[in-house]
Amino acid sequence: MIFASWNVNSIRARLEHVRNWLTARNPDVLLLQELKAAEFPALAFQELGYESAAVTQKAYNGVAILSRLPLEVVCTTLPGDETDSHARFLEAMIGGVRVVSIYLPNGNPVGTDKFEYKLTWMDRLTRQMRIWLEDGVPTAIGGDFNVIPEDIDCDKPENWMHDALFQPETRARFRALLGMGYTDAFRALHPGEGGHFTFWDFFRRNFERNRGIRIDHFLLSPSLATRLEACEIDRTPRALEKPSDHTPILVTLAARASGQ
DNA sequence: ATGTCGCCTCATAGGCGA
Repeated sequence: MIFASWNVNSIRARLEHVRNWLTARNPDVLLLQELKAAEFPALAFQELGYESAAVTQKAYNGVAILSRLPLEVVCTTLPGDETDSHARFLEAMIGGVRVVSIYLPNGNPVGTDKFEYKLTWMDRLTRQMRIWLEDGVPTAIGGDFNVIPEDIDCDKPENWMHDALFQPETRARFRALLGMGYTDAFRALHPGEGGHFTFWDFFRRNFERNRGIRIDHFLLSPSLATRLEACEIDRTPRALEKPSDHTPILVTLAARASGQ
């Protein structure tokens, strides 16, 4: 079973990229972020055999889940703040697995209410992820976390020292999720390996120079982590014409043992 | 400070968010 996640930076601008990639890689589930549109083109994915659900808003944010298997939406908002109207969270059940697509707030610039919103959002996510651990349902949280977990997850720590994605408060909250029992799928299979990024900004030919950051992640609950077989960052879509600034991450899980 | 995208509108340029 293959789960993937991709921040597409506008679903309208990237629709054909996503469709082509689905055909080429054929994942069972694809999480999308940064749809940047009020409408989600569900039909364009249904044609390829994917059911979908999406949480959208005009111009900003937006997350979706595409699935070959039947999908049941559980929750479209991150609990903990009824006044939060950003489209950043979607939880669904697919084949007995809780699948969550998140677009965690960027938080820049540091020292503003945007950074406070990011930290509060992470605290709310932490509470929710603790609840999910306790209910024992196999859970995969994927998406754009907007967190650079460690020094090796960026080209040069000095370049990110003042960025919200790399602040001690940000990284401590991400580490707490791992401490709680979740597994960073990519890092678990590639310990200590630097230079593997999921995002390169559009400036200064940063992709060609591999000056990027690893900020798109899959966190797996313990019961899913035991099934983790592979985790790959597919850089090919980032090299296309008119790319997103992010590229997809894929996780391969062993089939569930029968009777479990 | 700057670079580049994609979105939107008190729209064909400029602001916002990333």
